[in-house]
Amino acid sequence: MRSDAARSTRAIIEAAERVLSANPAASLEQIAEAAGVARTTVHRRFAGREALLRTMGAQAWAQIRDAVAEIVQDAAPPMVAWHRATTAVLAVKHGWTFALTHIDEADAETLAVIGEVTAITDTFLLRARDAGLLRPEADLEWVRRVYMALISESVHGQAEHGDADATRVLDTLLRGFGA
Amino acid sequence: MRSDAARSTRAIIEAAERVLSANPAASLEQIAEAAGVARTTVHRRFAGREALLRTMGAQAWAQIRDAVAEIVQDAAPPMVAWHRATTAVLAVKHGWTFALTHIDEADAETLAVIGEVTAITDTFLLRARDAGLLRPEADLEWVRRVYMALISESVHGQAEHGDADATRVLDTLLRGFGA
DNA sequence: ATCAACTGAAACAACGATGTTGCATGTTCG
DNA sequence: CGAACATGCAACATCGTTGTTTCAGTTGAT
Repeated sequence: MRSDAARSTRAIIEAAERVLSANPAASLEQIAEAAGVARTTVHRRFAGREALLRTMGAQAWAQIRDAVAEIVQDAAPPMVAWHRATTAVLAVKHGWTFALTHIDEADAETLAVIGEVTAITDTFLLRARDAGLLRPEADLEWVRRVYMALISESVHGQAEHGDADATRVLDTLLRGFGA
Repeated sequence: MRSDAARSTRAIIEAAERVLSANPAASLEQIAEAAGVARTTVHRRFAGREALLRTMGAQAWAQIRDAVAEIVQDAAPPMVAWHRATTAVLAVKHGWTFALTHIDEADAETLAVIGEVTAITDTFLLRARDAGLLRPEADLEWVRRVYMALISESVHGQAEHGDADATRVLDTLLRGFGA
């Protein structure tokens, strides 16, 4: 692919994320306009709406996987590594609100990536439990679901996000709000 | 409205919830078929797709409000009342997955009901904090958002739901998973 | 029983989104 | 430079959804 074509592709994907996160039913026309290209160009770069969405989902999940994968390499104490990974994931999720929530049909490759993310997370949760961070009797699948839900909720309608968000998420997850 | 018309209206709304929760982009045709009526009947009972969605949202939120309102009257200790209300909300949410999540445009009336729900919840959270159930420094808006996110997550893909779900939600909210 | 209300069915118009083609004009890259 | 590639633009065909109308037949209320 030539460099200008690559530029168009990137512009379209970024515009799609912007437009669709505001209005999930937006047309390719609106996306093209936001990207500063003609609608025909969108059809040249992507076979159709579905193909565009699948590509977006693939890219977004790949970034989530990269963010999560750091935690495996991280030699720091679990709590420190967890905080770092959470911050990274929050950043990705903030930039891919639509792609990570409103896309259901994913290709096999993306499903594999999602599986990777789940696996890495579950492995880490086991490690965290062994390290005494989590109560031994905690249902790790439920922990993972709550963790992801907290991350989603944390990103909602938030213009800015910083280190404090990861702290809040983990504090909520581990301590709750009880006295 | 005659009784048969009322029956049609109910059948359409119930079918819409069923069909749209499986496929948010489903057509009125599909909804009509699932409801066992002709598409024209859908148009007779509702001005259009938007009107149908607004009606669904209004009904669903009204039920949520009723479920939450109990907590105000409930003379039992806060924790008991909270558990009861959570169970009721989970039941409603379970039956209105689509209406309570995928509808953004609500009429003024529904917005008022949503406001009621938020107000009642916030009032109760204050009461819970005063009763020593929540840490004094807890950010109550964040508590409310997490509470609602936990309820949503709890309902996800769950065919059955019982008393244990409310217990799990409140346990997670108050204690978290930390050791 | 009677009348108004409701329904299903079929046909139709209108609309927007999608997808395709052809062609002239730019742009990239060897 | 020049060939291959990429783009914008306009035009067109197609498709599914929505919305409306008409009418004959059914159902509900008093």
